[in-house]
Amino acid sequence: MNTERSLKLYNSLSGKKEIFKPLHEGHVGMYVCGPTVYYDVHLGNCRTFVSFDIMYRYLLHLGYRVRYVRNITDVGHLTDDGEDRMAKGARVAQLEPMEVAQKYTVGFHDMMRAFNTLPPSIEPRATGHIPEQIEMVQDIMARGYGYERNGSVYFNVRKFDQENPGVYGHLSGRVLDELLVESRDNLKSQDEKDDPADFAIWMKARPGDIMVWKSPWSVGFPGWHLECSAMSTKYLGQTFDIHGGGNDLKFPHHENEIAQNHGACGCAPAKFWLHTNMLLLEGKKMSKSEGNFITPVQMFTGDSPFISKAYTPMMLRFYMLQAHYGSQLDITDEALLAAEKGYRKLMETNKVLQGLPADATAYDGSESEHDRAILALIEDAYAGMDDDFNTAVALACLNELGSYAHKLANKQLDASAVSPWVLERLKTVFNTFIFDIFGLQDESDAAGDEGTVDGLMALILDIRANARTQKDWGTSDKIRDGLAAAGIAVKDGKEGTSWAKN
RNA sequence: GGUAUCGUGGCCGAGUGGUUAGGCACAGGUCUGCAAAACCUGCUACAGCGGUUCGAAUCCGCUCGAUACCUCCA
Repeated sequence: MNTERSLKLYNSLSGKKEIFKPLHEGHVGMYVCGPTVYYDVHLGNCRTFVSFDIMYRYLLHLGYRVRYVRNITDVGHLTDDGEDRMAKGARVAQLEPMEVAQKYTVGFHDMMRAFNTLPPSIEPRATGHIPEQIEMVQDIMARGYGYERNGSVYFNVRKFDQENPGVYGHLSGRVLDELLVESRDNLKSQDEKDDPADFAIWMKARPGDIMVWKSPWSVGFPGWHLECSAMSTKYLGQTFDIHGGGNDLKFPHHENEIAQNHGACGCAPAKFWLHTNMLLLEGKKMSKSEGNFITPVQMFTGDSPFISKAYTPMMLRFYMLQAHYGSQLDITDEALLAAEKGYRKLMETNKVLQGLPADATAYDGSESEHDRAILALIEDAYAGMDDDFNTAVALACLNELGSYAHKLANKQLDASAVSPWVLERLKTVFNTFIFDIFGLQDESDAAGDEGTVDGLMALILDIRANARTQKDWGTSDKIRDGLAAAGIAVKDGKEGTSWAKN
């Protein structure tokens, strides 16, 4: 695409925006921490994956060949009492652990499809990469950063820090010594570890653990952070371009991941670390125990005290576009209502725009002030995306561009005011942004039977037009009100009457 | 308690040294048989208190508040 533009990304490692240059010209490797499939996907998860989906789409749009890896965590996370999450879920539901994983993986995929996210290039599962994880433990031990205790293997953070100063804690802005002091009491006494900051890379199974594998040290399971290190290395190489995730994963997950990669190969994993921010509900963190919680399904059905009606996935996606991925985003019913209208308006505007005829005969070859304004707004939209994927800025530009479509359609602006090639570019850019980059879908189109409905509507509006010529307002309004009740808005314009679904 | 991030108009939310964000809501107007939609105009802001600067919503300090992480967590 346009080589004069440069993509800038906020890199959590440096705390600054940096110009993005892939390690290998034209190719981008991106790893994003995926969901743990022990429960229904969290709405916040959806925001994170929608955010990275937009990044993925924009990188593709820029012409990069992107390998997007997003894992499925189906093992390895411990609960408070030390029990494997998958195993706990299994016990509660009386299912095989893999059955639980499968159920919620399918649910997760359904949700991702509802939000119209593109599938990643590779979606590796932790349980499918046990040998790779064991190998990584071996690599870490071979380089002297792992030690075994009773069949479990721990990462020696202290030694790693001494030999690689400035690496551990860099991402999350933590100082190792302070970390140790601040560790809570119940964590200080993890007896097997040499040091409280050390973390497990292989855990020996205890009686009752179900998801276990053989390893050189014990029958057990990999540590909490190891899968991402092993799988990113396997599919993207020891060093790759972008690693992403929610910012609550910064510490300890990503910090430990970096340590493991360094420990295994002596090099840094990702050049850029991108972190998405949290979704709030009425200004507060979503918390099941506090009752401050809403699920994606509740959003879609409207079955929640927090919202007055159902909101569709695309409305939510639009809502997310209005904020930067790095900012907290607060969900309130009032804000969602506003987003719903904004979303519908954008879709309707695009239809109007795409329906504008290109009048090449009126073109005199010059560039009008409107041409320049439109082209400048298009540039601004791209500049917004180039500035750390600022969808809010790009969307604002589209909104402004959209008014040109209506002005032309309403003849408030003469067709000759915009050059045909500018109009064509506007149409293309609008479509590209809305559908390809933002990943929105026009839900009013989703009902199917478009041909039938169009035919029916044409007939109905024709009858109404006749009634109106005869000043039969009763019939005319009856049709309009009846259609309104059926969820169809009738719009009388200079060029005739059009309609749209609400 | 420690460490970060943030606090923008009625609501949501960009911006981050001087210039209109945008959406929703609201008011007036144009259009319309009346509406709706669309278009035009208007409205109004940078938590508080100090400081730096010719100039600060934007930089610095303090206060208050919010959120996150420090413990599995997008």
